[in-house]
Amino acid sequence: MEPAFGEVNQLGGVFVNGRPLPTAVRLRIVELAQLGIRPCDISRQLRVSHGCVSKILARYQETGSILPGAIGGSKPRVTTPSVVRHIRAYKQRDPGIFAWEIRDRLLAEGVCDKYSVPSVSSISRILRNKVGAMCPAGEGQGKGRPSAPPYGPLYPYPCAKGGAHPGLPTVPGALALPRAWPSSHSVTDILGIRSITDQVNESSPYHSPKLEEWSSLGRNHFQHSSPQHLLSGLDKSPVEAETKYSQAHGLSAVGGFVAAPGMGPYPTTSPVSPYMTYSAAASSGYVTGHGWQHGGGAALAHSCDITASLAFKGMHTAREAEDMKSSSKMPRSYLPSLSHATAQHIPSA
DNA sequence: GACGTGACGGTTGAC
DNA sequence: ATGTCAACCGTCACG
Repeated sequence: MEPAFGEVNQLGGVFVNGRPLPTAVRLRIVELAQLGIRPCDISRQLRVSHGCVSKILARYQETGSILPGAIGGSKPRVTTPSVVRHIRAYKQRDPGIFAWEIRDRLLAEGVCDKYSVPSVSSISRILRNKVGAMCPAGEGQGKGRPSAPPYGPLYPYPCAKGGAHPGLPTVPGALALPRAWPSSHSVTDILGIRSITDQVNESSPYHSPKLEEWSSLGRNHFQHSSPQHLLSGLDKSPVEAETKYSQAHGLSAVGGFVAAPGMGPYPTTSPVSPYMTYSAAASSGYVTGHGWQHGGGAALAHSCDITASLAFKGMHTAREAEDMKSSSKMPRSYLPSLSHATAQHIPSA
């Protein structure tokens, strides 16, 4: 039996092994970093391991996205119908062509790029199973290859079922593209400060009582006002998963960073650090309620409370005024601007 | 003390 | 329906 409420890390934070941190926490990490707070302090404040903070910040810096990658599934198929068509065409044009020659031509003609070109063995398999089956005896098999039995349909890919990651672009070169910021939301929006847009969208088909739960933050903010098709597959997964696991485990999504009452090394009633306006609010607001949206100040004071972060920063900067002299603080340029990153990826309507 | 990195045990979803 | 595989996750320990 897996633990119903996750596990507790060394900092006293609760996490669910194998599952990503809630989107709000990830955002919080990035936001605090942008406020100039050092990763080690973020780690302590949010009770997330510094390795995780480091990883999330690095990912954000690299891709501009705070969201976790797609969990599970298989890599997108490279032998798309289009590729198979081309291979067949090459084979019909030149029955004696080798698989490696086909591979080269696929690259040369831009049908595939180096990331999406099928392996020689894959091409051979296609020749054997698909092209070979289509061609008249002797014609489909070049250079002494034995005749292949006429296997099934030409291209039985369950495309509708989604052989690749849902939404993962399969266009050539897509694998090399950085993940796109999935949402047109500002940080403020994402962080849970309801915008006019949000309120308007309450009438949207996505709105449901579920959305009132903090645990569905991800869905609320990335799907609620963003059409599903605007989410890349890589981004869809965490959004769904977050909802899933938080529901399935009965674990509020905030569980990933809330102090474990009576479990961690820190007493629930005392903050982790002197700066902690955070977990104090968390322990009262997160676990017991989901009113992050507009249920009141306390609810809003979960990880997404700008005020809290600013207060944190205020206290922090006082201390850092000293540190700054030694200039060990992460430069602001370390991270892309959140608002910039967000604006960058606003899907054109 | 801060932080990057890899091992580890876990989850997930396509096949 | 079930198992396998390969992606991902966060934590932890090490340097």
